[in-house]
Amino acid sequence: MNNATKIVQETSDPIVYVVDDDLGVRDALLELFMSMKMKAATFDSPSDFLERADIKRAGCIVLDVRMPGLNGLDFQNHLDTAGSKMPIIFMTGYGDIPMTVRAMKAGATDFIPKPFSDNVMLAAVENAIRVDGERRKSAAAIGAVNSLVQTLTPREREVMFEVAKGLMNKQIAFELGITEMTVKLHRMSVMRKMEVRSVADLVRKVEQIREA
Amino acid sequence: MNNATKIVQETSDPIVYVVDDDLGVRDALLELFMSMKMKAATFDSPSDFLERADIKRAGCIVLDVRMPGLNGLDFQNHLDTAGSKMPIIFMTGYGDIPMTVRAMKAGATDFIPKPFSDNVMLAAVENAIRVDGERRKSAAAIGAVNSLVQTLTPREREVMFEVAKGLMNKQIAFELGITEMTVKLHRMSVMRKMEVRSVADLVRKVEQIREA
DNA sequence: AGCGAACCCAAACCTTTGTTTAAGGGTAAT
DNA sequence: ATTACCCTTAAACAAAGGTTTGGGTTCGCT
Repeated sequence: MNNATKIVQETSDPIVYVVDDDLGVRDALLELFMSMKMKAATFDSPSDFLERADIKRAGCIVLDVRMPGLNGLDFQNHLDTAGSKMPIIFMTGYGDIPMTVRAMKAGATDFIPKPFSDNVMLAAVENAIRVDGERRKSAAAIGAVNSLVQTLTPREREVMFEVAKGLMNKQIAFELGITEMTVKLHRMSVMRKMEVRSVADLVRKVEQIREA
Repeated sequence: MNNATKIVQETSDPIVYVVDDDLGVRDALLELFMSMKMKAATFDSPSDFLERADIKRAGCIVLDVRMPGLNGLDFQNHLDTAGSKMPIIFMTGYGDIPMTVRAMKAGATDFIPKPFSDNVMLAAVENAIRVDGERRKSAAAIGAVNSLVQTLTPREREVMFEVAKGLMNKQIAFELGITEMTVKLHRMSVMRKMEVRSVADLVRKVEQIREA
């Protein structure tokens, strides 16, 4: 393996972002993840995290709910708005059940009371990274379809959706006020650009982006 | 509205099943739900519930986690095995965060510490009933498709899946070792019995049952 | 002004699908 | 044994889809 490849691999390995205002916690977790050969980075506040972290990267966030400025739920919303879907594991020293329920409903993958054992944290992180991987996989599939759709002209897009509805060429022609011949040509372009050979496959790709 | 219709409506209204070994809690919740014009029934143990309750009915379950015999998670599994998908709201007098996380991960819609206010419980129940309604709606759609599939002969089913894959008649004929003519006839039956007029609609119905 | 892109149409041809009608063989239940 | 259902095929036609070739307009950008 050459060096360039190695760097790419390193930067695309999942990373664990630790956000806690307690230096002791940060160091302990950093050491724990490093000892497991996992990449990790620490931040002393949510704002520090939002400034410095690459929130699009594969991995997860381990975060104390009680933080100066932003609370956990606000932080989740903030991340979501910023376009990140990184799974979040909350830690808490004083948390109660209602807070736990809110966090879990909002999509947290775990909620861990302090103090915790290494194994509990590691299991939570492994699970979160697995979840992230699955999300990324389906997001990538949708992204691939979307990039194909981007290559279509507006008219081709219209024809595609009509075809996916199950309409016949002559019906599409009527809907769009053009001739059946023109529909056929657009349709051919659609099949080629969308990289499908059957209407069935086209329908599946269209459904994939419509449900997203 | 005649009487028969009214009865049907009454028995299909959502019901709240309360399971708690504390008579005081049962009575208080029963009164609360009754006062809101909601249907409710109480049980003093999980086994009592499993014997007497109609677990296929629309509604939800409000359940104390600490019960003789079955704990909350076992109860969830038991219900699932018995074919029920009723949303569960847990109540607890002594619960901790890990228990809350386990329950939420297992699909509980809420986890409420005792004591609680009426409003908290009512909000949780309303949410659970809404969730149940949505689940039932999509389950009904899948069930409708499945009942159509039941009317297909084995051969027709095979042809349907091959068509949904996007194969041409002659390819299907080769796969099944029959002539193209026969495929066409099966295909016609499929379209008629599945109540669709286009391959696009057929693909959508097939996808609906394949993802379930 | 020229260029490219998107959009439009037509003739001709071929392939695929849809439909009708008629009919034979197998199997399982009454 | 009769009935019913499923699976199979053929001939022949109608309808829809796919492809190629060639040509046209408009619009925006350089």
